[in-house]
Amino acid sequence: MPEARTASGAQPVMADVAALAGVSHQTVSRVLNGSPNVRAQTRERVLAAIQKLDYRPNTAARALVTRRSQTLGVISFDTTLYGPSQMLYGIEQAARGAGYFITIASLRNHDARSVHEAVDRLRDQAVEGIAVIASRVSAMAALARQTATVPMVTVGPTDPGWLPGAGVDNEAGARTAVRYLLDQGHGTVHHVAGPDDWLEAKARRTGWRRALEDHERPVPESLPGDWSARSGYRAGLRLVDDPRVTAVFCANDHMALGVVRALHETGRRVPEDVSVVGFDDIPEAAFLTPPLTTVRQHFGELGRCGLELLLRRVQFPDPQAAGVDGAHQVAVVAPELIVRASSARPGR
Amino acid sequence: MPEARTASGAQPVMADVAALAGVSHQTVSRVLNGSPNVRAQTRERVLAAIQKLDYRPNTAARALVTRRSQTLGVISFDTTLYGPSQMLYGIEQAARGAGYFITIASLRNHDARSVHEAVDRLRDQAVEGIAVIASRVSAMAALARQTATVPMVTVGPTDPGWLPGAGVDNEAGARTAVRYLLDQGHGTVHHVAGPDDWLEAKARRTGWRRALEDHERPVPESLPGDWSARSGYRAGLRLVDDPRVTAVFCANDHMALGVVRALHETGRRVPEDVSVVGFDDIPEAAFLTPPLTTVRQHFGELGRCGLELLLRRVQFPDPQAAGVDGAHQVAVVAPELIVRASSARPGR
DNA sequence: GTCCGTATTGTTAGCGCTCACAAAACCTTC
DNA sequence: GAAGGTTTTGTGAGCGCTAACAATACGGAC
Repeated sequence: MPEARTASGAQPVMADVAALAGVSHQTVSRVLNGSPNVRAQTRERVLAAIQKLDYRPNTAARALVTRRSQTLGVISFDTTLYGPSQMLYGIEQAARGAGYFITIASLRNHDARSVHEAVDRLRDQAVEGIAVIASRVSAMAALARQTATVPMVTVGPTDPGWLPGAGVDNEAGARTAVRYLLDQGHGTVHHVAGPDDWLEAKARRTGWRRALEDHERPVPESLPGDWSARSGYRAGLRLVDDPRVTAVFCANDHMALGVVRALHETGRRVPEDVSVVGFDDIPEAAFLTPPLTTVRQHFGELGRCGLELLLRRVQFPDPQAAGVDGAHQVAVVAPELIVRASSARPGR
Repeated sequence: MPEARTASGAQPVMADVAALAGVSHQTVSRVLNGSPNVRAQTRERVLAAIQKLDYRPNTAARALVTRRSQTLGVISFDTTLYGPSQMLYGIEQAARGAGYFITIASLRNHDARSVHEAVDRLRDQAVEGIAVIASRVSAMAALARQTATVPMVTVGPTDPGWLPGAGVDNEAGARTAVRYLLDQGHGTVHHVAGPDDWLEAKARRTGWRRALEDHERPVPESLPGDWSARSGYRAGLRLVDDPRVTAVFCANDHMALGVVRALHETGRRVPEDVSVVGFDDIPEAAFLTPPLTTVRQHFGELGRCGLELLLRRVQFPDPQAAGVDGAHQVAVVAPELIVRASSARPGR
């Protein structure tokens, strides 16, 4: 039964352990830090004392002298969305595995001031590195401009060279989805886009447009959305006005689901009349009515990759003139098309 | 333009600011901590020096001497689910508002060892309080047993007296949903339950059973689920075997959606043949096919409440013999039934 | 036995901050 | 103008730890 406190009644400190083990505090420190030059027998005694007192090193004291906090920061704009929350989880797991703590800073707004505030907050906390999730263009730009006193990576989109990071090739994913629809025989594909200032939204829209252009198909105007099912629903109601619409590619699954709802309400059948494809492959996608064809992303994996990259930069800062080329933007993951019942050959 | 570094090339410290302002380091400290006994003019000089040097106090040093880390911990079992991720967000926002940092510890497993490990991790980080999200019975029991060296609250379910916390009255929500279905004329209501060891799942199942008993209706066996759409789907496939099933109350929306899918696939119409009700009101619920009747929870609000409660306990520890009665379990929020098209009078 | 090189342990000095107290500055008031 | 109070400011110590160095102990070669 550990005693948890010294005679003095306070949390035990290193000196208490040292006294109990009959060594100097420095030897205790050596044991704690895995120094090789400690006699096995001494180590045992120290460990026993540590256990007996239920001693735990004071992280603040250690951080003060080593100047390392063992903490990483995560900046996120909407942990509430499926993707970001998944990535956060992946990051957290990976960080823990590496012995780091995670501090989060969610932003409500994404203007430069909020972004800087968040970075400052994290710097105050003395984080050793920062991972940025789910990036808005405006915020990313602000971050990239920041005099980087601390290593940063992005997790999620492959960004346009501002910061290193682990990302999915959203453009390729979108292309694949659109090409698939065209291969099914659709004349063209309509698009419900994500918010303009999200990198992911931009990339997916670009992929959609490029795929149409490559196949020399007309490029209809894309409809705006905000990732929510509600916005998808609204977009869907606008799409039904045009009887020539036979295929819709949505920038995420939630909007796709809204589009399906709108089509259904107005008597258009999915997929007989209109094919709908989403993006993300949320766990529900397979169980919607109809099951949703979509582009799968491995968010958790992404979080893990991003964190690994960050750790590498934290542990070996400045491999060479950081920020430029080379291993700059690793881990570009290719997403995968999952075909389900919401898409089919047109014109039945 | 701040200089960010002293002549010595390192991060500026308090002494640098003091020197520049022509005061002692202690006066700088006073300014930083808002001590009233500083002449306005002196304060100005100090603030100017702080700004000029872009000085930021070292949290580790401060934490070392004050023994306060300005950090709160969050233990969560599945930040990946809708509810928990919402609550996490609410907690983070509230914490930031109060000037606290948040460190998260997600658990993959919920056995006592993992739980203790997480608490230890957070204690190592010197958190001043811990909020526990989305509670599994087993884990909660382990937590309650823990010699509480640090204030803890639960966020989510109203727990059976182990820990204080902010929670939704899940049982009442379930009752309301079931009573509503019975009022619609259904003879009884079937139930797809959440995992047995979640408090929320237990409470919702209890509410369901009680409501049936109150109305002297037969209580069918509940079907097991794990919160996922997939598990709902499987449960749905089992339900269709019984032609007498006309109403299903699911412990969350994702499972409800799976049930709907299964019913649809096997030719049963919702709501004409079977009514389905969920729980949570995820943002997609209104846009599913058919739109889902459900019980709305305000997760974000809940997180905020929980954190406030935690802060109160952190700031005024031990109001009186903590852990017992009184203001023990505040903030029991009543959820709200949202009626949509997935439920209707039976037997058409 | 003496000497040297190596393994092991101890000693000292901070890390940057706040706390407790001492000193100085500033008012009053008589 | 001196005594007594109230600000306002400065000084010294120390939070618990690690880094650098000093001091032992130990083993074998001569």
